This record gives sequence, structure tokens and C-alpha cells, in this order.
Amino acid sequence: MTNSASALVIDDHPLSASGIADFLLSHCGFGQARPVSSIAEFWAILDAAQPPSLAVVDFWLPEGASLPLLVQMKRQYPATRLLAISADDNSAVSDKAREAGADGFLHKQEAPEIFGRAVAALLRGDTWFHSGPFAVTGSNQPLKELPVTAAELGLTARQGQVLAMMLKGLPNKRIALNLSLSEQTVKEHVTGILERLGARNRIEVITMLRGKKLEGS
Amino acid sequence: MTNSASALVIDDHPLSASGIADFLLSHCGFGQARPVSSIAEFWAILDAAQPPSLAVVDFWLPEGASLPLLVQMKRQYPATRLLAISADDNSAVSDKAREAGADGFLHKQEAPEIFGRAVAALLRGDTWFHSGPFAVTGSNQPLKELPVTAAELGLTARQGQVLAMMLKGLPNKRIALNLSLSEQTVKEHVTGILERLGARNRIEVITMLRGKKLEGS
DNA sequence: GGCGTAACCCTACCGTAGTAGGGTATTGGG
DNA sequence: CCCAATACCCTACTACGGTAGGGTTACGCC
Repeated sequence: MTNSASALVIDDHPLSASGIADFLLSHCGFGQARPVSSIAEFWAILDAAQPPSLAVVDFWLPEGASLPLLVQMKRQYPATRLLAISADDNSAVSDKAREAGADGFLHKQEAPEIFGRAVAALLRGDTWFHSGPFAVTGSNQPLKELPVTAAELGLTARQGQVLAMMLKGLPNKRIALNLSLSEQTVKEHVTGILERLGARNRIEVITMLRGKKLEGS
Repeated sequence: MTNSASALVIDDHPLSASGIADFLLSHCGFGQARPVSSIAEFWAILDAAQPPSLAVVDFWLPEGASLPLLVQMKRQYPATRLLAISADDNSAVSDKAREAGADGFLHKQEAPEIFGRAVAALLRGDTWFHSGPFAVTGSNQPLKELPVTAAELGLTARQGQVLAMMLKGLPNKRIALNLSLSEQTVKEHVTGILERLGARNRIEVITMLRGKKLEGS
């Protein structure tokens, strides 16, 4: 497999990009594998040189730039195989990448061996989707949510419990049932939370705490 | 700088871990740098060998395992310097890591040169927080939000516009003003959205679409 | 003991959210 | 041409969210 395959690896994490590039060179028989970490650099190299056999594209480039990039690549350099990679295992991401023109998709946490097999498949002209342990088991780990304590928000313990359920979208009545309280008491806790956080609605609370999660479920 | 520094790099993305380990070997004068991708492997190596000079820990290990890991490391191997790294640039993450006992923190998208300087600082006994271009500029890129089109959800164009504002937490009245509609018309669009998505409240809609974003703002 | 705070309960009130029912204008396809 | 779908408007109603005011326990601190 000592061919003259060449690759371009774009990832906004330079160390990650060079790790992948090194892997292509040392384990996949690539003669050239260049890591880049910005869109501008990516296109500059394409303009100046022969299109590579393979382009590895991080799905989560800043500002969602990866999808247009895939589309553009497919149109401009149809001979280049496109492998999208992502750090999270949201299955919808895979579909998005395929729609945009990727020939394959896998997760960064995949074992290097799987990664190598995917690359080989793409070079053969095959596609690579929905494979590997993560897609097979369908294991969707919970969203990346930064844990926050009630104390950090200046809330009492009880208010923290109420807030946790609020963030799940539960109405006051259900929260009252879960905590064995009257609905009215829950409302008062909610009022306290709103004051503390400077919000007017429970909806403002939910939107302002997007991506965070109260510790202790 | 040809000392006998050793490192353990834990990241659930094997290629990323080995990329960082390679960098430590080739650019930071480390004599040993071992990439691992699971918690079990991490502790197994520590039990069997001398504690390393440096441990590089990905903040977003599955199930929030990184914080307890940092705490445990600090307690059990206080001589090992701890560098936490993260793929996103949420400033709160840095504080969390420091509280847990990390001696330094930086983002994966930092340039390799910055990465090298942080490692050197830690080996000298210094700490490394809030540095590099990302922390300095305070540039918080928007949360990783998977773009979704209105059509994919089976919604009309108008419903998509209304949904986008709903997800920002705007009440009907404000949505009506923004779109120059009567509040009642907005309510009807909302009802349509709820039917389509199988939700009872706008709150259920917001919570079920967490981490997603409507295309076109 | 007196004081503050948190948690719990109540009634009463108001504003928003969402549904029901009925109406008009526009558009595109059979 | 008619029909279906979409978008827009209206009144009227119910239910939930949130505030205000007033009251009771229990705990810890000066």
C-alpha cells in the first residue's frame, strides 16, 4: 500500500490535526498528509497544489463552516474523497455530513484501527457511515453539559432541586408531585430563583442556562 | 532541555491523545509520553509505574469523569503537574478545572507553540490559566449547536421563523412585534409547531431542541 | 430570649400561553 | 375553475405561571 496518496486534514485543534496527519503517514501508507487549522489555509493549499486523494474535515469547525466546506469541495474537487469526523456522537451529525457531500463519517473517539479501515474504504471508493462501536450501539452520551452547583448560583438547596426540574421542562404541578409539595410552594421557590438569576420567566432561565446542568441530577 | 520528563495524556479521542503525546516527545523534550484513552487504563499505568512529571487531562471525558480524576490525582500524586485541556472555550470550564486541582488549563485549539509554553511553565512549577488568545480576547464562540432546517422538522417557512424566536426565549408578544404580526397569529403558528413536534408547551419544544439551532438565525 | 432565614402552607389576583371557532385573501395544482 | 394549503385577522375561553400578602414551623446565631 505504498502509493502516493496525499491528504489534507482540517481541524481547528492543531494538535489533533497533526495527530491525524501523522497517523495517515505512519499507518495508512500516505506519502503526504498536511494538517491545517484554518479555512483560509485550507483553500490556499488547494489553490496552490494538486487536489489531495483525501480530505479529513472536522465537523465542528467554528461557525458551522464544515458543511459549506464539504459542499464546495464536492463541487470543485469531486475526485477527492471526503471524510468527516466529529468529537461527539450525535447521530444527526452523520446525516448532515452525508447530505453535504462527505463520503464517510466517524467519531474522533473511534479506535485508530477503525479509523484506518475507514480511510482504506474511502480510498477504495467505498463509503463509510454508521459503523464502528458508537454508531452500532447507538450509545448517545448525554450532551456536553457543564455541571453547576446550586450554591454557585446563590440558590438554596431546595431551590436547586426545583431549578433542576425546571431545566428539564417540568411544569410546577409535576415538580410539586415529585417533591411532595403544594404547587404554591413550588411557585415561591420559582419566584426566588427568578429573582436570584435576574430572569422574568422560567423560559428565560432555561435559555440562559443552556448547556449547563445542575449537579446531582 | 533533554531531561527525563515523562507524561501521561488522557483523552477519549485516541488520535488526539497520541497527537499530543507525540508533540511532548518531539517538541517539549519529554523522554516518555504515553497516550491513553480510558480511565481504567490511566489508573492501571499509574499503579504499575512511577508517577509521571505531567498529566494532560481532557476536560470532557465521558460522564464528567475528568473532575474527580483531577481531584484524585492531586491527592494521590501531588508531585505530578496537571494540565487540563478542553475543546471548547467556555471560560467557566477553566475555573472548574482549577478548583478540581489542575495546575494549568488551555484550549485544544491553541497553537502548538502556546501549548509548549504552558507545558514548560507547569514543569517549572508555575501555573497556566487564562492565557493565550482565546482567554485574552474573551472570544466565546457560540455553543456547538447543530443546525436544523424548518423543512426537516416538517414546518412551514413562517413556522420556522417563529420557532427560531421561541428558542431564544421570546414571548409571543415580542415575536409578533418582530414579525409585524398580531399576537394571535403568532399563537396559531405556535399551535402548529406544537402539533408538528408533538409538544404540549413551548417549554417542551425548547428542552427537546436543546443544542440545536434553526438555520438562518 | 430575640432575630433572621428557609421552608412550608393558604387565598386572591393578573398576565401570558394555548385552544376553539369562525372569517378573509393568496397561491399553486388537479 | 375549484380545492387545498398557507397566512393572516378576530373574539372568547381555559389553564398555567408568577406576584402579593399573610401566616406557621424549625433551625442557627448573637
